[in-house]
Amino acid sequence: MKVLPRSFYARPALEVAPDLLGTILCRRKGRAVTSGRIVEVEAYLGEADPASHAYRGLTNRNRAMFGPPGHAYVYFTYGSHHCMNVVTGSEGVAMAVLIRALEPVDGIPIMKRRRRRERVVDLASGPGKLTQALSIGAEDYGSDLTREPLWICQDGARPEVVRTLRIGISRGADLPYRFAVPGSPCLSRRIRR
DNA sequence: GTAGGGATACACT
DNA sequence: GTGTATCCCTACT
Repeated sequence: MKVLPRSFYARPALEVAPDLLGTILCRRKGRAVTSGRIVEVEAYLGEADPASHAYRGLTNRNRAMFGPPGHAYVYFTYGSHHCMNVVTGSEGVAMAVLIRALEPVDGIPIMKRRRRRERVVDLASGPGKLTQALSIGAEDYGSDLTREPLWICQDGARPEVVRTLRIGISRGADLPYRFAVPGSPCLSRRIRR
């Protein structure tokens, strides 16, 4: 298992997004380690992308997206959920990839407790669910993803990848910037083609 | 299908 | 400062 280096993230979001599929998002909280294989992501292209939080330029909320690549952009939405993005590109350019779903790998009993759900497919099959399962929140805003306590590594798996439309947004929803592993049971939605 | 929840951004005073 | 429309969603019916 190799931790993804900063150079992995220092590329356009549309290149990083498909390459993140099959990698493993890892989280340490005290002695508790939880992790999951990334099976669904979406690319957001920054100030040129009407669906991006960076569309209207730099604000206090989206500041992390304008920072160096390989850090987490975490935000709170709909009154109860955190979502986690990976900052890509270069400093000053607000590109990011939203992590939308994981297949649980380590610490499954811990995730079941945090989620209050028994079925493994209910633990991290959505952007708000996976942050709850891995206990990711505001304290992880801007966190460096090349080291603990929140990091992404790679074990050589190269899953099949399909590209589809983005989900859950009104503006820019017709852009095919969602990438998913078609065979996974842990996707947030079925793949439409 | 729809209720729920709270932060954010921006238009106004 | 207040008002309010919106939001990269989930859990339940």
